[in-house]
Amino acid sequence: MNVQGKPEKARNNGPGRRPPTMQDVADRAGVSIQTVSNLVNGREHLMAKATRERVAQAMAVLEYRPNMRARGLRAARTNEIGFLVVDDEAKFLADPTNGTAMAGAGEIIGQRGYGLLIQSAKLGDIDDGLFSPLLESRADGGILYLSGGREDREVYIRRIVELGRPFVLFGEERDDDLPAVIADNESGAHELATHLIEKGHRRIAFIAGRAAWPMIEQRHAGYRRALQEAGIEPAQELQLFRGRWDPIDGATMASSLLALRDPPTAIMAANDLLALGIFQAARGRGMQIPDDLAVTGFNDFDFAAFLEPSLTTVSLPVYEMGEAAATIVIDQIESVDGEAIRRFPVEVLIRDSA
Amino acid sequence: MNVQGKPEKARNNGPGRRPPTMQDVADRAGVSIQTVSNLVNGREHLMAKATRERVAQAMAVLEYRPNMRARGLRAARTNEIGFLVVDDEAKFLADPTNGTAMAGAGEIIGQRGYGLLIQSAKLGDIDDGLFSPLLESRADGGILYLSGGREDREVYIRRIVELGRPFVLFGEERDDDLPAVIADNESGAHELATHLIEKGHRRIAFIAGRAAWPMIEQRHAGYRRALQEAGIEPAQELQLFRGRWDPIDGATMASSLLALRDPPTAIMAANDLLALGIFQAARGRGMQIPDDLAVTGFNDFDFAAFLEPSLTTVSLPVYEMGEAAATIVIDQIESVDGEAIRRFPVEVLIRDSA
DNA sequence: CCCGGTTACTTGATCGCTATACTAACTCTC
DNA sequence: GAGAGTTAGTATAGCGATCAAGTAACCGGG
Repeated sequence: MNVQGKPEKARNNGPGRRPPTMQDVADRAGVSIQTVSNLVNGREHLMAKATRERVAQAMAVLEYRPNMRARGLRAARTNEIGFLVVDDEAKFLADPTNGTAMAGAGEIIGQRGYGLLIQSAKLGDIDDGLFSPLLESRADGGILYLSGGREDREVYIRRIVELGRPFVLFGEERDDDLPAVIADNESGAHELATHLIEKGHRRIAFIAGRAAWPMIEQRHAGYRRALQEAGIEPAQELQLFRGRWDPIDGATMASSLLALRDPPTAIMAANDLLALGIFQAARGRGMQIPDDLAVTGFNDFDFAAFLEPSLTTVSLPVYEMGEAAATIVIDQIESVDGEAIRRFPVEVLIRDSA
Repeated sequence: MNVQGKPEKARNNGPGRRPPTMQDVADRAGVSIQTVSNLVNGREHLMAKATRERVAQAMAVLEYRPNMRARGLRAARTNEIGFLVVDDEAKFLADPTNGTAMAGAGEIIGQRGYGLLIQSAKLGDIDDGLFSPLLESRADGGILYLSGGREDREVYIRRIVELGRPFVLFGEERDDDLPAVIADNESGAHELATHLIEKGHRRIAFIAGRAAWPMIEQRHAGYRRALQEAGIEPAQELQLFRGRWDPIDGATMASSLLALRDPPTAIMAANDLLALGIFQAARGRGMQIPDDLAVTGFNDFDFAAFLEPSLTTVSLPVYEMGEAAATIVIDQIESVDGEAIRRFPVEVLIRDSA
């Protein structure tokens, strides 16, 4: 079927009448355009009750909807919040954790009368594409989520600071008080590692994808701290950062760990997908989890509780974090007082795999 | 920390200089604003080479970025595509399948110079909130994805048709040639069921969440067709639609199926999450998959290949479908010829669970 | 050497809305 | 009953771009 074909085209282009403007409403109600504007913007106290009703009636009849482009141009705001995502391979949305964060942000953004504008870029593309919502006056503020890790992360952060517009960093805290929403990954990992140590494990491995960004580094740090506190020197060969966070990478890393002369008795994965791969590798070697090998994940994906054995992992309040991020940006935009850094606790879920 | 605090405020509000306008560029280059506009919009053949360079230079120095609000107002387009999502509980983005579709759409949208605007609504909220990107001139067109099922789906579809703006339906095909992107769920389910029948199964169950939308109904239809073709009358008690698509719902439905006097030897789940629950229920009863019970899923989530046993399921090209949806809408907006209905094949992945 | 055509621009109106300033009538107070 | 304050509006000027319609210079042909 051809979009250009007349029948389809006609249907999609509709009745062809242009949408009503404020002027149309004003004419119909017999008032000036400004009076309509006042009503639309909630300044109803500026007009008599009868006028208000007449205008409201006219708006209803004409099905008037304000043109946000025009409003934005004049009022220098768009009522749009940009969610700016950088990531190694544009897989961001395929991760339910990230999707949930975005859903939380979207909820608040919607409630407060804004729209959610998504802009993504691949890590390394340091043109200004990522910031176009801010640069091109399409959004009033932005939530910046840099997942994936490389040196150039700093470039992005410097850039958004320079832009001089309201923003909040998602998932990472800086030493310089930039608005941020973070979860206490460090103590989650610390608690997890401590749990393993209490179970008697001494050879505890930590695996993650090749690129580790701050959120992941914190998990790693929590792991190291727990071991050190227990007087265990975290062995270099037990800390692996390889691959792209696929389960298959988890399997590969687990295999090489288990092939060591002195293999670990527990493996902490920096996320649940990697843990899934560890399960597979362990099964392949006929090992029982948790008896032969303890495994922990991170993030508490849907499947975690349903694996056999169920996966011990850490749950992050991502939805709430998304909400908080949106709240911070909008508060800034509207000059409302509020916390600019929100730190969330995490929940360690001890299940059967460790 | 207080956002209103002077230092933070100052940082976030930046240097305070307003962004350069076309007029600024024009002044600096010693040309008229229209000449700048011509260059910005790729009509470089309208000016002398020297002028072009002077203007380009001025744009670079000032770091000029067009104000999309202003362009949108005058040119009656925003270069923004709305992704409108309706769903039972705003969980849409938490589903990696949906996230992947959106990522695919986002990729094309970005490539073609547009932005991606997400608007979601809960099924049943039939105000115009969902369509606000279109109604308020914030987007030039929309991708409409109605997941979750209820009678009022029709209302949404009628509404978007009425709006008379370019749109495409995601995941469902209508008898009336509306632009759409769909996957061949019916034949995927048919192939899956046929596979089970060939393996000797006769008592084959089908389970899904309470609300079944067209995509799910197609899976159900494929199941029924396969059974009928094999001369098996699909028993009513083997077709369950309960709960909210959580693994726990899958476990519950599987338990009640397995408690039947004549229990099924195979269960087809309408998605992988439900299948995960079936695995759990089967384990709870000491049953071996696939020997005591064959299980199939749908969607091929990340975890499917890594379960024990690995899950037989159907993979949909969701990323490509997202790309196709974006392509269709943008083609319509730009009056480019192209297919308005794109149908994608699915891939049945026979693994170990069935 | 004048005409039409091209090239290289400029000018002015306008998109739909909001901000600012203004008017006119009415009410209250001393 | 004059000045101040309140109420209920209107009038005008843009926001930053695009569109349609100019203009001015040059250029080749008869």
